This record gives sequence, structure tokens and C-alpha cells, in this order.
Amino acid sequence: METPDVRHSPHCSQNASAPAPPAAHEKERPLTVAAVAADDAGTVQNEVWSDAALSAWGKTDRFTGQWFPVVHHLTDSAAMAEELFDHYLPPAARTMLSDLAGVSVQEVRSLAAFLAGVHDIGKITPQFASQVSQTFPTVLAAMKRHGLDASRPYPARIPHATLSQVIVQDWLQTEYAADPRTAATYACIAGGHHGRNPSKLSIVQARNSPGALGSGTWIEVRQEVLQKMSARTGAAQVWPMLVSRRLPPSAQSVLTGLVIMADWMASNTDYFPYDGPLSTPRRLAQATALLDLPQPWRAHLESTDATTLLHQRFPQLAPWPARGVQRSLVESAQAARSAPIFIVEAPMGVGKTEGALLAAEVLASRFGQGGVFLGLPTMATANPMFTRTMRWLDNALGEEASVALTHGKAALNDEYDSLLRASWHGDIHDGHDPAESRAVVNMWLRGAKRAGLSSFVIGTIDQALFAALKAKHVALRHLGLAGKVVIVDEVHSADAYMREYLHRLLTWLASWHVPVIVMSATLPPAQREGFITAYARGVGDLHPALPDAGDSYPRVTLYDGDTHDIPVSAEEGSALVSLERMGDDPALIVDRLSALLAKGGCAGVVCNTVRRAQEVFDALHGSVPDDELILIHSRFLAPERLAREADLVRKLGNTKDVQRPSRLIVVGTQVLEQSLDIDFDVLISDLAPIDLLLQRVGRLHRHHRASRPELLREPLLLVRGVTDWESTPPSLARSTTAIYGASSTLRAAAVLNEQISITLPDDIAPLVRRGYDPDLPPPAGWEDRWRAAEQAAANALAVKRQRAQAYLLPAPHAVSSLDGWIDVDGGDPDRAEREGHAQVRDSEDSLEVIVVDRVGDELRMPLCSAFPGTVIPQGQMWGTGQDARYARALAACTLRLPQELCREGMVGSLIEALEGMVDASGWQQSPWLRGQLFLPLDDHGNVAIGLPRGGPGHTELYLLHYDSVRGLTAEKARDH
DNA sequence: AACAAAAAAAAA
Ligand SMILES: [Fe+3]
Ligand SMILES: [Fe+3]
Repeated sequence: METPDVRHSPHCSQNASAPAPPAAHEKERPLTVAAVAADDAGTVQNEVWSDAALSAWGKTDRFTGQWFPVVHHLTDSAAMAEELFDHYLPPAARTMLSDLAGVSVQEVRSLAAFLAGVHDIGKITPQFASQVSQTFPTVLAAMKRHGLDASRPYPARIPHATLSQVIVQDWLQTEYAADPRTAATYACIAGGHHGRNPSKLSIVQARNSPGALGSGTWIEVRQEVLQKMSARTGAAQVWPMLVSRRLPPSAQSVLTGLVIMADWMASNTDYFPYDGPLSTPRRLAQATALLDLPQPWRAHLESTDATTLLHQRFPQLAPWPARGVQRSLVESAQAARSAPIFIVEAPMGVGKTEGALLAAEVLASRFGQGGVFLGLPTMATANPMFTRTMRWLDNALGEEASVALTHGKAALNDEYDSLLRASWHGDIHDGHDPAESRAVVNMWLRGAKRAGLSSFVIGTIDQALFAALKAKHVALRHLGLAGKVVIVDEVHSADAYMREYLHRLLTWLASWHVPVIVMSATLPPAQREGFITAYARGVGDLHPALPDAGDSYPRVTLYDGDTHDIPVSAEEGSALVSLERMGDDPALIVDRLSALLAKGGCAGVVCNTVRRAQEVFDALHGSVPDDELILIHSRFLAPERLAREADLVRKLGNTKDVQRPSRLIVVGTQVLEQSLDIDFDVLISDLAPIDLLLQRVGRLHRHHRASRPELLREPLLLVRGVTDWESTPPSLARSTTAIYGASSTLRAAAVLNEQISITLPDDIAPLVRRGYDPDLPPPAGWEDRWRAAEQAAANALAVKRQRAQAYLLPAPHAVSSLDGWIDVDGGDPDRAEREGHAQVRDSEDSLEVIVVDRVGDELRMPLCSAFPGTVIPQGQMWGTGQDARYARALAACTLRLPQELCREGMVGSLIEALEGMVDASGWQQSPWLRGQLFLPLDDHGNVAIGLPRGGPGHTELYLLHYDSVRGLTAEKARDH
């Protein structure tokens, strides 16, 4: 906290009895003066500055009564920026900044240090200084004695960062005759140091506030700071070159990120104490020792051969040679002319991830990146990827490097948690052999906005997309990504809304020369082209050559200024999947499966909704033994869903110790289509968009198995979810069109129309291409429905894209400076962030709750938790200290409520109802439980929720039931 | 009226 305003201090509400601040005459002596040590080497800061400059306060601490001169904070920040430039930024980021600024690396370093060295110069103004007139009157009196009169209060509060921008900008204009627009491209970096750049209008307003800025000595002291910082950092020699050209926005944002990082560090009194050593080198040495930031990663490869590399990094894969995709990736990474984007389309299980990590090493060693960002669509896939990446790092790292797992529930991941705890205590983490692991979590690189600044960041793709979102501190996201190789996996799962953000991200990444590897199942050609076009835009190429339109799969496409179709040697044999249509009555499944599984076998049934899955399950329940039937969907408690998925992989996976049962039916929803590496002998699926249907088919005879049951030797796909196959066009189940829209589902039906088989993998690319081809003609007799569906889809797409624009960060080429770049038309970003309007996913309201068991008057931890049955105290403080582990285990017991309860306009009353059911007031101190909602289930797994609907006094009662077999069900009781 | 899965949220 920079101002002594303590209204927002977390301590103040409960701190009525806190000791009063020391008496005014005692507390306002800068302790630094007394701390000059005789052997202090280097520049003693006080000798540099005039007494007037030293009298200006920059920070105050109301609790200790100490204050700190702003010129010292600025000197600390400049020194920290130099340190970060030299030892935190990877070579790629340094040369990128130098390229963009049009000066040498050394010169752009001077620019960075200068900007950090003046970021708070707006504090040397009457308007800022006057804030402490009540709390630190003698500081103001001393300032006044030095000619800095701040005794008049300024109620109109212009943020000091805005004042900094005005001051720096005007100085560049008068001192170096910079034109205003050019000056703004540099000055906005000071203006944005609080995470939000002032708008052009507010800058004009600030400039026209002479009272706020002050005159006379105020101007002289600021001039002194600007000149001495310029001289100290070497910027004085660089400005004449810089002012002749505008700094590109891509450099503005990364430098802003660097200034913010330096400021945060310099503002931490553990690292830069008010009363610590006075000489800057000593202060910096103390801070860097305490920070202990690992250096950026330096990739060093011992071989150029893909197979050799593969075996060095992934010894468990020896002695098998590198696979086709891996070789293509490694070899084309070696050949790329400049930082490239790869688009890798291949099924799971061909070693894409390993190939991408090896390619990242090749790219980083060639282009100087210092880390890798690896993004996945879900937390559930990011977690195992974190573990895999850690094992790669065991073999890839020569020195210590920082790692982070970044997603909303990262702290619930045990491996990351142990690394986090090790960073606290400074001791080595348990679990994995620490001697082998040079990957560490750095203490400073924790928290939502800092973790992404680590060298190796594994997280949800959202964490990268935030770099394209209008949100506070987006420049820190830019700093985090600008020196890395960026890999995003399973990109096919992104919808049109997310793709808007992904495109914008790619444009920014390209502008920093960041190598990108996009991995996906088959993409419609328009999507492939969209990624290349967005990336090319970032390097100023408006008309990149488009990739070959032919149907190949797997395929690797590369753009490095030119577009290349990289050959991938095919290795899999092809398979002919028989395709049959069946009716929608669940009873038909019972009959069909009992016949098909007569000689044993494992069947998967994928339904488009939870309700349909539960219906199929119920139909099978009577005739199939319990241990041969599994239901899986997302409406299970998270630990139970995890256990279920682990069970499926144990039974149907591809591991050495797989225990495949002789007979099994798995009924589920789309959770079966996502990233589970399991194999069915026969598959039944609801009709779905063709790409999704093919994802599901990917689970059919997925692994090479020595033998399959006699009746299931050839892969068979049965498609249902259509109420009438005979009508023209087929009439789709309503729930299916509600989820996917009529167009994409109808298109799937069209491309499969009259087909009786699918050849894998050859048919995949053409089916997906045709399924999304705008010119696909409807089959005869489908025209009317088709037209209506196409129109509805076009409208929905336009709405989605439109919605995405609201919080989409402008592209680097679309702005001159960062002035107002995260401002939202008619809104303020603080509010947008607080209320969660700014999103990278387009989603309707939905609610996740933590489940507790209610037994009599007691609340207990759920049976699936790590502490089953443990009593949870109510109405008293709980969840911190010794209880934190219980709170953490409880926080893992989440359950998503059905959409039926989260309808438009219902969520508010639902939250209210839930808050009334469990007294969680005593748990709010726990970071695990703070702000969460709780659902108490009685010992039958039941809970009733009443929601006001319609008129006053009118209530709808929903009966929820949870059991470990069917998951959560909701039904509406009769009105009462 | 009812329809998957998925993510997220502290600074200087
Ligand atoms: Fe500041
Ligand atoms: Fe600051």
C-alpha cells in the first residue's frame, strides 16, 4: 500500500485495539540516514540527491510510522529493473526489445531502467504529497521548508501514475523535441505501472491541472530526478535516437510488465527495507539474494537427432525410434528460418506432447527463449501434464529453473503443492527425488498474476488467453509469455468465442517472435488458416500463403514467413469402422448390447446429456450385473469422478498392468470424448457434430490389442440420438440441437448420410472438412430445415464473435500507445474484473458447490474426501492453521449443479438459498473455503432447495439427490 | 422449459 489510507487494510476492521501510531515527532525521521555504514560501497544515495528531492515522500507505513523518500524507491526500482533485464529476461526477450526499439540491447536496457527509475515521479506533486497532511504532517512541513508546498489538499484525485505519464511525456517533448505521439509511446510505460493505462482524455485532464502538478520547486525537483535518472541509467545518450521513432506497442507492453515487476519487488520492504543499507548495489544485492530468482532456462541440446533426443529426455521411451510426428516437429524446428508457428494435427497417443517439448528445446536453443508455456483446455488435463513436464525437466535442465502450475485449483495438486511448500520453508520438497529435480517454485513467483512469470508454466489455456483480455496487469501476462515457447494443446476444443482470443494472442506472440506450437485433432481448413493468418498478422504479413487444402491426417503445418506443409510419415494401419444407425429407445441398447457382448467385450455408450446417460444406465441396470456397468458424467463429486476415471484407465487403458474385464459397459456423457486414453470394443454414440463424433470414434479399437471378443473383431459404431432416421431430414433429439445447434449436427448427419462405414484415419480429414464447408450442399429433401439451421448458426456465430469483442485486447498494430488500451466502452476495468465480466470463455451461469454431509446437527467431511466423516465445526473459526489440511481436502469435494437450477435469473436466489443452508461464516479465514458455497446432503444424499419464482411468496422446491452410482439428479417438486 | 463440459476470481 503506497498511501497511508488504511481503509482497505485487512487489519483495520479487527484491529480496534491495535497500538496507535507512534507520536508524530518520533515517527517521521527517515531511518535510512542513520543506517549509512562506513564500509558502504558504491553510490550513497543521499549524496546524489538534493535535500528537496530527499524530502519528498514516496511511501509511508502508518503502523510503524516510517516513511521512505520517493527518490530512493525510484533508485531501487531502476536497479531492480537492470537486474531483471540482465538476469531474468531471456536473450530472446532482450533482442526482441532491442529490435522493436531500434537500438542496441544495452541501450534498451537503459530505457527500461530509466522508466523504472521515474515510474513514480508523479508522486512528486502537491496532489499526491498532500494525501498525508493528517497522518504525517511533519513530513509535509519538511517538504515545505525545501520549497515543496503540499499543504493545500486536492480532493480531485488523479492517480499518480497518470501524473507520471504527463511529466515524462512533457519532458520528452521539451527536452528532446519529441512529437507528442512518439513521446506517448514511451511515457505510457510509466503511466501503466499500476496495471491500467490512463485514457487519452484523463491524460489531457491531468495536464490541465496545474494545481495538481505544482510549479516552482516541484518542477525543479522533477527535472532533477529526470536528469539524474537519465544520466544514471545511460538513457541520456539513448533518447536522441529513441525520440525519432515510435516505440511499437509490443515493446511498450513488455517494458510495462518489467517496470511493474521491478516496482512490486522494490516496494516489498522485506527486500528493500526503509532502514536497510543505503548504497544501491548493497540494497540490490540483499534483495536479489532474498528473492533468489532462478535464471532463465538455457536450452542445450547434445544431439540433433530426434531419436537420440527423445531417448535422452524420455528414457522410458527407449529403445523405440522417434515417431513420425516427433521427427517432423524436431526437424522442421531445426529448419525454420525465424520464430515459427506450428499447427500439429494428430490423434492422441502418437507422442505429440513429447515431440512438442523436443521442438521447444530446439527452438529455444536457436532463438534464445528462456522457458515454455504449455496450455491445456482443462484443469484435469493440465495436472497430469504438469507431472509429465516435470519428468522431462528432470532430464532437460542443466541448472535450476522456476516452474508453475497455473489454474484455478493448482494448489489442490499435490505435486505442485509440495513444491509450493518447499518454496516457503526453503527446504526440498518431498515426493520426487529432489536431487534429480532442478525445477523449483520460487517464493516470489506465486499467486495468480506472478506464477506466469516463471520459466516453465503449465496451465489451462485460459492462462495464455488472458494475455488477450482487457484486464488489469495484462502487461505482466505479456512479460511472462514474450520470452517463452508457447505450446497449446487440444485446440480443437476451443469454440468461436475462445478462438477470437486465441487469434489475438497469436498476433501478440508473433509480434514478440515467440515460437508457437498449436496442437489439435483435425481442424476444418478455415481454422487452420485462421491461426496462420493471426500469427502472420503479428509479423506484419497481411497475406500469408495458405496451407495446402488437401486432406491429410496427421499433418504438420509450419509458418515462418512462408507456409510449409511438413510431411509426416504415416505409421498406423487403417481400420474400417462399420456404421449403423439405431433407434432412440434405451431398451434397444439393452437388447443390442446383450447380443454383441454375448462373447464378452467392453462397450462405450456416449450420450449428449446427463439425463440421457442416466436413462440408458437405468435401462441397463436391471439386466447387467452391477460390476459390469459404469456411469460417468460431470455431475459427480470431483474425487469420485477422478476415481472413476482412474478406474476406467485401469480397466480400458493402455498400461502394462491394465486389468481389462471380460465384459463391461460404460455409459457416459462427453467426458468420455475428452482426453481419456481408453479403448472400447464397440461404441454407441448420440449423433453429434462430426469432429466430436470422430473424437468419440477415436476411443473405438484405439489400442493395438492382441485379441478381441469374437463378435467385436471389427470396429462397430452405432449412432443414435435421432428420433426418426426415416424422415427427411432425420429428426434430431431436441437436447442435441439445444447443445450443438441444428446446423452442425445436421451437417454431421449429411456427411455420413448413406455411409455404412468410416475408414480411419483416411476419412477423418475429409469428413471434418466437408462437415464445416460453407458450400456443403444439403442432401435432397433437406433444404428447408438446412437453410433455417444455417441461418441460426450464422446468427449464433456472429453473436459469439460480437460478444468476444467487448473485452478483446486491441492488436498491437491497431494502437499507437497503450493509452486506455484496457478501457472497456462505458465500463471500468476494476469493476469488470471484480464482477467477472471479462472472460475468455463464453459461458452461461453455472455453479460449483462444495458438498458436506449433514448428520443430525453435525456437518461432516464427505466420505470421498481425504478425511471421511471428520466433523466440521460450525459457527466458529475453522479452516486455518492446523485445520488447513482439512479445509484443503474439503475444498476438493466440489460438485457442479445442473443447469436446470442455474437458469437465467435464478442464480442469484440459488446462491442466497445455499448461503442460508450452511453457516460458513467461521470458515471465511481459510483461503480454501473463502467465498465458497456449500451443499449439505442428508444421510440419504438428499437436499431440498426452495427458490422464489413468479410472484411474491411463490416458491419452487427442487429435490436434489446424490449417490455415488448415478451422480446428482434434480427434480422439481410440486409448487407449494 | 431445460440442456455438456469446461475456467475463474490481491497488489505495490
Ligand atoms: Fe506507483
Ligand atoms: Fe512504485
